[in-house]
Amino acid sequence: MRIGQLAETCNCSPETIRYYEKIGLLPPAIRQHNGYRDYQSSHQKWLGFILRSKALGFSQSEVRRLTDLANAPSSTCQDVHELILDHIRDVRARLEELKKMEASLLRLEEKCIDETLHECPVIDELMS
Amino acid sequence: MRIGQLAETCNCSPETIRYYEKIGLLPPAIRQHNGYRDYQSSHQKWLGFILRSKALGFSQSEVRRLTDLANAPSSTCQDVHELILDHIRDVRARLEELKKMEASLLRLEEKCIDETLHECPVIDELMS
DNA sequence: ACTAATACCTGTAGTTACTACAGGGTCAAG
DNA sequence: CTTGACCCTGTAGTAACTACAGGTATTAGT
Repeated sequence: MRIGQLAETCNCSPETIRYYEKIGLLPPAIRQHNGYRDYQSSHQKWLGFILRSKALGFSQSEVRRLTDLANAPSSTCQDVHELILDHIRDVRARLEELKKMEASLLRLEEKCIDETLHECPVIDELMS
Repeated sequence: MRIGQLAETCNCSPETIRYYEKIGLLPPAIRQHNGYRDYQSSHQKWLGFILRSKALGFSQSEVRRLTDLANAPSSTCQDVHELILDHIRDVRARLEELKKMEASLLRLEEKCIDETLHECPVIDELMS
């Protein structure tokens, strides 16, 4: 399987795949006689793992920790559990942050009374 | 007022101030005889404006649009209003995204039944 | 068989929003 | 008169890619 096909089945770009290989997140593919990367189903699994983890908001270094755990025979489910709990805390912190932003923005937006007004209360509020 | 003092009163770093000047977000300061930047209260207002906008999650380019609007005599409150509504939509989209992540993570986390288990259901789930 | 389009390769630069040096100059206090 | 705190410029590093530039290989159409 060539890079374009893997990219399509996994719904990402060839550049991303090459990038993951470059930074060591995805194991390098063996090469065909012409130098093209040749992928096996194991690669598809790995890439899927990486992409699903990223979709859950794990950072690159967290994904790396996850793949390391998935690889290490000595790792326990507890390690994985901790990583996930850490990440949940992280996501919740970001959620709180965004909720505060939303509330502030709504308060700000309510000040837009007269839309043709020249002296903008929003700008004033931000400026002071 | 020197850069360090402005940084302290505005609760950011001198590097950030120099950076904002460099990218044209903050108007350049006049210089003292020794080359040090000399700031007036107008700069403090601008910087405050920028930092408050950023705290609300506006990106650099959005902040630039806001400062441009604040500067332009021909701009109306409507323009500002639109920018804010756009941004609120954006923040809400991010919120939804994060909420979905949180839910997925919690579902995943629940699978961690036996913490000393070797075959980790979380890894299995991410892998498939 | 030839040609054009497509897919692949490497390597580098650009993106956002800074932060962290390196290698200097300036200034006030002891 | 030296030490330390502050300032200067300019460059490199961060995350996580994306977008070329410049080149080779394969594939489809005529």
